[in-house]
Order: sequence, then C-alpha cells, then structure tokens
Amino acid sequence: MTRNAALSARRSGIGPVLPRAFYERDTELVARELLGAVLRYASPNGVAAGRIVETEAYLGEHDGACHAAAGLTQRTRWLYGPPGVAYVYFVYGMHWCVNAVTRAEGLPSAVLIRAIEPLHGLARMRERRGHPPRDRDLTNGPGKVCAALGITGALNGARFDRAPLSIRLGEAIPDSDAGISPRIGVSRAADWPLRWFIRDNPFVSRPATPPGTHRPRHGVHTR
DNA sequence: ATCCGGATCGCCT
DNA sequence: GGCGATCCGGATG
Repeated sequence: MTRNAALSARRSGIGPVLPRAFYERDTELVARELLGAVLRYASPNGVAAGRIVETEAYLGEHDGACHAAAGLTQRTRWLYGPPGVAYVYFVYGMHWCVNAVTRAEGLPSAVLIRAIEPLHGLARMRERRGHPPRDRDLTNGPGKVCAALGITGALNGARFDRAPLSIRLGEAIPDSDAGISPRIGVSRAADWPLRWFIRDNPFVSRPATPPGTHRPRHGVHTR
C-alpha cells in the first residue's frame, strides 16, 4: 500500500480496494471473504457505501440456480467475462441486483451481494429508498442494496477495483460470526449451502432459516 | 410473526 | 407463454 493509500484508509476506516486477483478464486471462497468488505458507489448523484453482510455464490452452468445454466446469452455476457467485474441484472420487471464475477474468463460464476450495512451516504440512501421507518429496511435485500446505492444496469460490466464502483477491504469476519445456509428465493439446487451472512447482524435479509426449509416448531428450541 | 397476492418486464422454452 | 437470484402492503393468527 502506498503512503497515500494508507493515510486514506486510516481516515475512512476502511482498507484498500480489493485487487482483481481477489476474485480469481473459487466462488465460495470469494463469497465468504466478501463478508465485511465495503461496497461503495460514487454516483453522479452522491456517494454511498456499506459493509457487506450477506452474499451468495452462483457456481456456473452446472448450477441450476445460476443464470449461466441457460448458457452464454446477451444477458449472461458479463458472467462469462473477466473476474472482478459487476454483473448487474434486472428481475421481476423492477429490481436490479449486483454480483461480483469470480474465477476466470469463460467460467461463468459470481457472488450476489444480498445485503449491506450502511456506512456512508445514509441521507441519500433514505431518499432513494423512500424513507422507510427503520434504517434496517434500507439495504436488507439484493434489490434494496442496488436501489439504496443507485446501482442500475448502466453499471453492468463495471470493474470493482476503481471508481466509481469499488469493493474495499474491511474488518475480517471470524468463522464464529459467519453463518451458512441454502440460497434464498431459488427453486433449483434449492438445498445447496451457498449463502453466507454475518450472524445477528440486523441488516441481513433473513435470519438463518430460509424459506423452503422447515421452521423450528413450537416448543422446539434451536440456536 | 407469517402468509399471500400484485406489480411489471426481460428472458428463455 | 410462463416464470423469475424481489419487494411491498394488507390480512390473518
């Protein structure tokens, strides 16, 4: 790290931008290590950033829940591209979701950023999200993250290692604080444990037990 | 706290 | 033609 980078990191309380090599590894590892990192987008409209508290891994063409299961199309183009780049897609006719592409060019895999804990630009995030009563509802879901930060399809293919979009090193999350569960909202490969989240963090989209699994019953004590 | 339907449209079958 | 890597508001226990 250069002297300026070190000073800047100390001033902002966060570390250097993650290098492209960070993403050139197994998708599960990247998903795990993105917990605690800081996602930041400096839109023309204002800067906003937050700590990543929930991620999901999407493994490639053999993963039925991954968009790459449909093969190389216009939509999945960036999934097949170089790692460390944003794959931004549109769902349900109204929401954007952002991923970090992983592994290597030609291996279509990525990490979905499902939730962040707001750090900077709170006023702007509240505005973009329509002033929900509770701050925890600003960014506790993948569509909300993009809405709060102002991320849209215009950022599809943008690199994460330089402005205006970046992911920076944050405080490391120990294994004791990291939870794993099946992914949320998927119908294929529904039981694959590819979701990571920071335990007890209020900005996580859902607690440890996702839909499709059996909830603990009356009188049964879990945890 | 949990469940359900509606919104809304690009993408693949 | 059907279905999402979702969110929200309203109804119900």
